[in-house]
Amino acid sequence: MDEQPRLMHSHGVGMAGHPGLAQHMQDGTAGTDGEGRKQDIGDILQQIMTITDQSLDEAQARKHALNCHRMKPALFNVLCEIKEKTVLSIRGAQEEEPQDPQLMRLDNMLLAEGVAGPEKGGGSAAAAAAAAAAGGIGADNSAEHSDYRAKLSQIRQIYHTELEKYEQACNEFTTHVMNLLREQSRTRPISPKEIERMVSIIHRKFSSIQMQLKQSTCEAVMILRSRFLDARRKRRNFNKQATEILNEYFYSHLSNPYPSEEAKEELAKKCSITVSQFGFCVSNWFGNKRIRYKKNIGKFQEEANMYAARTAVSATSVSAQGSQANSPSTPNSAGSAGSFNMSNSGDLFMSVQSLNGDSYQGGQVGANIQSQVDTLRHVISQTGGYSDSLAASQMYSPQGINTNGGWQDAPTPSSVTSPTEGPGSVHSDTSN
DNA sequence: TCAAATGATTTACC
DNA sequence: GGTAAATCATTTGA
Repeated sequence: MDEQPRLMHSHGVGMAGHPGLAQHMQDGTAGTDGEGRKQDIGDILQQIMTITDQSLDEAQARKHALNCHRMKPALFNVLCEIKEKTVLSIRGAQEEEPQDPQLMRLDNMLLAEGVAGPEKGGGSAAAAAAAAAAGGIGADNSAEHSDYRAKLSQIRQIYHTELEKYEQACNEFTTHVMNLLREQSRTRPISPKEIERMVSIIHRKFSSIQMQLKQSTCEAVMILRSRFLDARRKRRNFNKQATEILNEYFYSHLSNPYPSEEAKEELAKKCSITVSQFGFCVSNWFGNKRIRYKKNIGKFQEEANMYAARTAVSATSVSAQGSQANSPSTPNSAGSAGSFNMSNSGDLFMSVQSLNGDSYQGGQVGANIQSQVDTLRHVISQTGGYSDSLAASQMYSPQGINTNGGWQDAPTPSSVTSPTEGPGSVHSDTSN
């Protein structure tokens, strides 16, 4: 059996028509008459046509017989010539296809998410980006972060395993097909172009499978990402301590409850609000607080009194501890919650006012309140505060809220203790 | 289960 | 860009 595959690298086509066959017929080994030649060719063709009807052993034997047949080289040359013409006609269809834009998008996304390409810390960059985009509250941020990373890493691993499997299967199949073609090249002419084309068809088929894999991976990443982002967006209440800290600041700055960026940062730190957008949460909180306070001052009165009392107690203790410091302008806010610079005279006024008022009956404040009041009155008068009002026997008042509902430029703070007050009452003006 | 509380978002305004 | 106001959506507590 001829072991050399007869690929179409060269074939002795010299005559028009069927030169190989003609040559073969001229070499004297063929039949001496036309009838005999026709019979030979008819036999060969018949054998080829019926080859599939035979058993494997029969076919192998027949194949061997055909390969050894004296007419075979001539017939092969004829096939080569026909093939040459056919290949010319399909050549145009083999142009390189431009890369699918969808595939490019998928590839880019997988690269950006850290799923494809070199390992980038298990997608920590993507997780960080997601976290930064969403903001968040609390110390469990890092836990969720690592959870995201772990899941992304899992996706990456599955993706690469599957990709490897597909590539392996593709290579195996390509090898198999090439072996088949090589085998077939013994009985029919097969050009390198044809093999190349077959390989590219196989690759295209497999790449479409790969695209499905990439698509699924992208979907998985998107779902993971959206879940992660949703989780970050999910409302989570501030813990009690954080709320207290924020409330303390709010009520101690009631005349101007607009924390500066630095104050927001400080508050966020104290509230253990981490991540880059901490200020955002604080801003939300103050925004909500302001509007809700203003809408329903009465409801917040008790709360305000409580925080005012705390502030005053703190201020008192500070003063008592260091009266030599004589600095009521920098009292601490209550207890262990931390201290803010509450130098706003109006705020202190509010605090003391509540202590000095009717409603606050706690009695836990030291006996030196009056001296505090005197000291503060001095400070307040220096800063253009409400020294006149200080003498009044009131609960804290929502000072700062002007008659237009605004906080600043409130010239005459009014009491909120009496809902039956006149039209000038802040209560009636600011509650909806 | 439901109402209240509350954090987040949206829209309009300055 | 910051804020008020309205609204949404979720959590909390009875």
